[in-house]
Amino acid sequence: MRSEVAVVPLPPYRLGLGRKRHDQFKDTQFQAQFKSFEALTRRRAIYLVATRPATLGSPHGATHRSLRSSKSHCSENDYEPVPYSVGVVSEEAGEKLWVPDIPVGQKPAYGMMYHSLQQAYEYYKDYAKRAGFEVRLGQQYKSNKNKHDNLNIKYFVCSKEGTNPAPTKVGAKSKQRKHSSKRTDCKAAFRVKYFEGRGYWCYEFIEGHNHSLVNEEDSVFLVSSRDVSYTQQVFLYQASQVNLGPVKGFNLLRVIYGEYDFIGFYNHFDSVVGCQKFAQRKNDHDSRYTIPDFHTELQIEKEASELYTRSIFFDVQTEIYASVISCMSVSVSDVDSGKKYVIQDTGEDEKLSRRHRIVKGKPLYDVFYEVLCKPSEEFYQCTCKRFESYGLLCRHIFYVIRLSKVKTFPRKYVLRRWSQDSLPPASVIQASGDTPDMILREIFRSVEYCVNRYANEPELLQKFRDHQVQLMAKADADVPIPKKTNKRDRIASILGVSQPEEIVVNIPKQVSTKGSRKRIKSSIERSMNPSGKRRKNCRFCKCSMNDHNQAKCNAVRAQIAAKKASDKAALREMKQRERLAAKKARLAEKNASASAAKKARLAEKNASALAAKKARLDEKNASVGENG
DNA sequence: AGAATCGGGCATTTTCCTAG
DNA sequence: CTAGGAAAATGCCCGATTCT
Repeated sequence: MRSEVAVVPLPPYRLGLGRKRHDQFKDTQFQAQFKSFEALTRRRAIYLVATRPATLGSPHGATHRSLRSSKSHCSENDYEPVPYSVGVVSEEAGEKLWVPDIPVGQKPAYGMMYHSLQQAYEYYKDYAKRAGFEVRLGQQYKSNKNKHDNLNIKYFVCSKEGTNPAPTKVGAKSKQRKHSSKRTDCKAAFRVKYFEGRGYWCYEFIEGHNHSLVNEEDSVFLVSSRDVSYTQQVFLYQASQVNLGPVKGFNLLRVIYGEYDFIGFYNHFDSVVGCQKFAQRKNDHDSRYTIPDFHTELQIEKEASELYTRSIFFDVQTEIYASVISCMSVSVSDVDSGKKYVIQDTGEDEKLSRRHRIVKGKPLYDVFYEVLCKPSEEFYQCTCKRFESYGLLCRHIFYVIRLSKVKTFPRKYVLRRWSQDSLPPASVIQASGDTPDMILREIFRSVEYCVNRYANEPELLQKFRDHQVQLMAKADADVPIPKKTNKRDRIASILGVSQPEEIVVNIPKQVSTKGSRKRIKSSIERSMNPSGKRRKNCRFCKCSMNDHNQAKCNAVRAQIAAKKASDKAALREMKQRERLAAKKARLAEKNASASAAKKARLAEKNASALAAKKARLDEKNASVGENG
């Protein structure tokens, strides 16, 4: 039996923690641990939404929550689009105001007292979460008279407070934002004043927002909903200890917790949003809650932003922008009840000119398109057939629409599949009664909930542990000898199936292994890049054709081959030189030995000649002596 | 071989706070 | 109340590594 509950001090997740909360972890003891953990989760950190199981109740506005969420539990057939503008909309002085639909008593009010700034902040945040917006800190004022270093006034504002104007053109290159600002200059605020000795009181509460609020069901997409509960942190941290990265750890959590609906998660990285439903909901949320940056002043662009889902809008926006800068009318002629324009695409639009650099073997700017238009019938047709193949209008048609002085977006050409109000209903996984599986999950969740609650209260945590130990003893008493299930039955119950009487094994379908085959793409397809992503250039040759990487770069290969050849040549040359040198040496040696021998012979000869001469001389002298 | 994941680098936006 | 700045957060790109 365990006798101790270890409370592991955890480093916080980097994301979702503001500067303030980081400060809480300044303890040097954590530093090293924190750093490694932070590095681990830095890029791919996961946002999990701590959900409170309905059975356990939520501390605030439980009825409100359950009323709302009951809406979602309808079958797919009788799906009704959830009205998005949560709250009461009032129009004053030509300005729309969204006022959260929260009953009195559950929202801030003039004169409310709070012990501390933190409490006031938490209260407002909680209200904001129910109301469907986000909060951040606002201005603050400190009085010199204040002895206790307390702030005199603190504002808490809607996260859409203020403005963040798009950067103006810098030099020749216009700096275009990739992401639009979320600020709408919302005036909603909650302001508190210091009250000597008692805390802070609310002296102003501006309830109305100048933007729509987020529906309860989409509140998971709010930053304030991003949180990783204590036990989840422990889990992810321990997973990291055994070399299980955050993504895998998260996937594991997902499995343990059941479905997305139970765990509720939100992630910034598309790659991890594997669940189609969530990807769609996120797109839907973005479409409704944020306003994109417009590239033109055209009414048609604004309308498009309201008609299309966000990701599709960006595509349409590109075309509208291109219609302004890269299309030219070459000729117009009357046809039947309409007009026929010949449009030249100059390919000014850089992105697309790179993408469609060559169309049917011709450079883009050489391509002319014919647009048939009957504005009265809202009829447009272009020979580029973009609408027919993609379901989205082309730049040439947008150009003609502008020429025809049509201001509204032709609704006829907004296909239902791209439009905002055609997003599919969220398929809700219904709890299927009290199956053992559900009961187990419920138990795990309730225990986890308690642990999260008590995480920072060691005494209460200990009490909870003791209580659990008692329950264990009770379980022992209740069931002294647990029934043994046979392995087969256990597996069957886990899998939720029973073993069939007769086993029929079908011949499995032949499925090719992942990545074992590669479809050969045509040259046109290769140059198209349908994903829209900017392709990587080869690092080596910087080739903009983007059809290869450094590993497959012909230039690299050529360089390597050239180097090999030159190396080989150098080697050959060196060997040749060596051979020559050796030959020379041999020759020199031979010569030397020959000359030495010759010299020796000569010397010998000389010596013998000399000796002979001397002998002859001696002989002569001797004979002269004898004779004289 | 291709998919999935990781992680450094960088640009940009948001948050929080202060000076004037 | 506004403007502006520092720091934190966010998100994309892209090459490298690991997994399947």
